[in-house]
Amino acid sequence: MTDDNFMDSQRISVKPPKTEQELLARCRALAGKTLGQLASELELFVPENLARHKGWVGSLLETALGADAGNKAQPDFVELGIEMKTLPLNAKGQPKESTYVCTVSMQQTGDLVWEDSWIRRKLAHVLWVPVEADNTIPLSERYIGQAWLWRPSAKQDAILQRDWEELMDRIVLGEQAEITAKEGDYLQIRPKAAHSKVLVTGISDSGSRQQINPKGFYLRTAFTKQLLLEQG
DNA sequence: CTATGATCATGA
DNA sequence: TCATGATCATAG
Repeated sequence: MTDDNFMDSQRISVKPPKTEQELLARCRALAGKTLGQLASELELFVPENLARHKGWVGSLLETALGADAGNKAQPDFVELGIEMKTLPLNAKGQPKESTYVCTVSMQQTGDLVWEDSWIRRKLAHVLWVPVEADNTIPLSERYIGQAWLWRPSAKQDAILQRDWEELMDRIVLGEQAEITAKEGDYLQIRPKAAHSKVLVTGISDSGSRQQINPKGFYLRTAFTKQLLLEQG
């Protein structure tokens, strides 16, 4: 027994669901359980807090539901083409944090179109799993809510596309280093790295290579709040 | 180093 | 109070 197996998913493995119905049935079974109960069933330890285990809740739920993509660049449920996201809720029952979607690609992106973009493929079909995230509740006592499947409406897709195209235009122009999180209605671009000293090669405004901080696409809480409301 | 999973911590 | 910018862990 070690003390570093918080995310060891080898102990108990859940097979990938074969259908959406099977996936949703598993979600219904999880709703109303606490993170501690679920971890116990999977024989996993619950960390004291998430400060040094930020992805723990997401990994726990992926294990419980049988996500099979691992850390590969594919949707969590490869066969079903479904991406799973936890939705951390504050004491008011509203989304507490923005949702990370994917890394902003660093190289030539001028010939990419929204329809073929990785971010759109990820957002095409999402399983949202609400989980209590009020820090006054001990991690193991936080409840898992009822998950639901979401596909962007035509309106939502249009706004996501507009945000993405505006942001990508600036990246193509070599302005990625200057993009801040203030831009975009639903989508924003923020740092995404181990720390601010990490650098990757990007394109400067003069078209040459330059070292910049890696960034990622995030969905604003204002947007996921809407999704939660329309879900009911 | 890049992908996955996110939350932390501070300034406005 | 809350969003932005910074940061943490793990796998391959």
